[in-house]
Amino acid sequence: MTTTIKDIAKYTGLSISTISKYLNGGNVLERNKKLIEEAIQTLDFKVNEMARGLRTNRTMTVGVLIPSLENIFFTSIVSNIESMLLKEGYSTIVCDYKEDPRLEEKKLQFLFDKMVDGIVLMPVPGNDNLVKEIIARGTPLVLIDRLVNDVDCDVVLVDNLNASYNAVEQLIIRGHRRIGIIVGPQNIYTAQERLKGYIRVFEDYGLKVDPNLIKYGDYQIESGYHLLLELMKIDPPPTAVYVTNYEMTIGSIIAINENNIRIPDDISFIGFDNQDLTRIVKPALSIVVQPVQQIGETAAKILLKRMRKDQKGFPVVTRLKTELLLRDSIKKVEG
Amino acid sequence: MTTTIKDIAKYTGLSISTISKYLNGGNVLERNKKLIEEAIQTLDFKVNEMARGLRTNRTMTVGVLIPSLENIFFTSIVSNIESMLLKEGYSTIVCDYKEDPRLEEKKLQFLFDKMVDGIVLMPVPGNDNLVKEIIARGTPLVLIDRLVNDVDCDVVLVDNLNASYNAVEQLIIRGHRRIGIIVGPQNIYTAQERLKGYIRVFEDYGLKVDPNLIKYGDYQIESGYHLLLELMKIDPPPTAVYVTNYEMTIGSIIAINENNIRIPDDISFIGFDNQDLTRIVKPALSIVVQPVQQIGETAAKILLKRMRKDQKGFPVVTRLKTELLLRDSIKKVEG
DNA sequence: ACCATAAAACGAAACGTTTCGCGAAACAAA
DNA sequence: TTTGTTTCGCGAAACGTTTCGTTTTATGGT
Repeated sequence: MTTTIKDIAKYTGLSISTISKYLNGGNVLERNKKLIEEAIQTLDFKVNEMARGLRTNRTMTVGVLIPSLENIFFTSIVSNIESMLLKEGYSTIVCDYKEDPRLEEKKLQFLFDKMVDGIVLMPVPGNDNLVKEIIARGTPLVLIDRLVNDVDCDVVLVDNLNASYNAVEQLIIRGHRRIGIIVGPQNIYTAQERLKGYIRVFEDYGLKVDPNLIKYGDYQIESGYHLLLELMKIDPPPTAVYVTNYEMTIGSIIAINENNIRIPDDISFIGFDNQDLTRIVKPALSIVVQPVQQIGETAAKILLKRMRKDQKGFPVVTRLKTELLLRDSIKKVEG
Repeated sequence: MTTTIKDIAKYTGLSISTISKYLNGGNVLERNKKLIEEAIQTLDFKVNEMARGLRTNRTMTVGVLIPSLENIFFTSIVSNIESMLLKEGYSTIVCDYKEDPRLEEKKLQFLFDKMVDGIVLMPVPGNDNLVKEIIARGTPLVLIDRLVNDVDCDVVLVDNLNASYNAVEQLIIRGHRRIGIIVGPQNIYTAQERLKGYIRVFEDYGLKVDPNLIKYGDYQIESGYHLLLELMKIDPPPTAVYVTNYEMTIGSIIAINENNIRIPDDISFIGFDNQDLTRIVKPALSIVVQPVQQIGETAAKILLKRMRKDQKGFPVVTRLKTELLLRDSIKKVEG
């Protein structure tokens, strides 16, 4: 049926243990090495990962647990993680918990039962004990995008605070004072950080934040649409608006266009996440771009390292920089 | 360390094989059953899937191979598949091949090496031999969304032809004759079908198709944006337009709003895929909605069946209906 | 040619299950 | 009771690797 290490042994005349040694990078005579390689080729041998795993207690499998598979930010990170891990022979089990803490727990248990060698997790707020449990079990874990308090754990973050700070600062520099922000739910770490950056830059410039200009959405298209209109109804309306994720940016753009609000004459605009929007929307939209590729790659790399039992620098907190693309959606206003 | 079937045997005083029999649903005395269950509870026993797999040649693992993880249509299908499979104890290994046939091949090989028990595939056009290879190996396979010629295989499709037919028919019924279509790449099965439906309804109504009104895009936001503008530049412009996927619909909407084109006065509009747009865009957008949940569930169900060695009805071709949401983006025109 | 030492190959046990054939026990019918 | 039949439990082998301690082979210095 399928060819095993035994068949290779027979073919080469060597013993099973020698073949195994070869497979695991041990010392084997050059001559035998060639022989084994030939055998592997002609017999089309593939290591049986289950047999190997049974002995070594490794599954060559990594679990990735994200809030939703319907959010491009998350899935493009997953895509990058998957590519990196595959290169090292790991397969990626993707689970989404649909933003539901109970599902998160259930799926995490599932990953444990499957004895994954490592886990990448974007935790839901509040479920901190879950994270502690993973760590207690000794399963290598990398957190992504969201921080958990009081826990030592490798984590890959985006510098959301400075992302906001820099974006809003550009507006302030250009004379804007009434700057609206459409921000995510305040129990979500990234949303908190993005709001903090907004507030801090006002403080640093000695300006007062008008709480009416802070709108809390749910990271969906629809809330972007409605909150933008709410902002514009305020009297006087803000002269600029900063929208803090992709879906809400799309929603805001639709609202703006539909209502013949002009960018940047009626309002200056900075959006989030999707670089394409810069090219598509007229005038070209200014955008905060997150380094999705780097996030995925960094997370994969550190997880691979930990799975190799390399604990150097633990816990490593990586905070990646965003990029601010300034285009034509911002105008100067007179102080 | 971890508790094994051996520990359960010791705890209960029964033999290993009896425990195994219990685990696999064999006949065990009620009294012993209770005893075993208690032991499993208190010792927190979990079957070692690798040891089991080594014996049974099953990995309890399914591979899902999709063109891209950055397309919501695909990922929401994956989400549903994953949920269904998890209920039966299967884990889902997700791979995306970034629309690249060579990557598709590589990742498929990877899935083979991992000895997945089944595969769900959205094949790239042209790589038909890949599909044949999977079938030759005897690995249960379900195709999704795209058909492959000359191959017997279970497949879950969307009735794209009638989706288009019905949508465009509504436009014709309301008096439209010059109807633009923004369609996907013509080497992609779904795009072909969507175009066919458009053409057929014209034929059925004895109308002539104007090839200038057919615009071929690449399913990305940007092409929706540009192609819509191209259509509007035609003299005379179409009175209605039908856009055939989510990203291009978004692009078109942005183009329309930016250029102060009015829906439905200047142009009637039918979009695709994302139900939310109905609620967000003003006036409410008419949309063709694909049954993503059903697609995922159907695919998972039939795959589970095949993995149970149940070959009933093979090959099953499921063609799911789309839903047409008619809203305010269509107006009547005088014949 | 000889010994010491290093390098390479070997054999057997172990990982945690399932499965198969057989024996024991339980039960029903005679 | 005896016999026949069904139900349940048991022991041992097997799945394809890795690993460890040991034996064999190669190497090099004298």
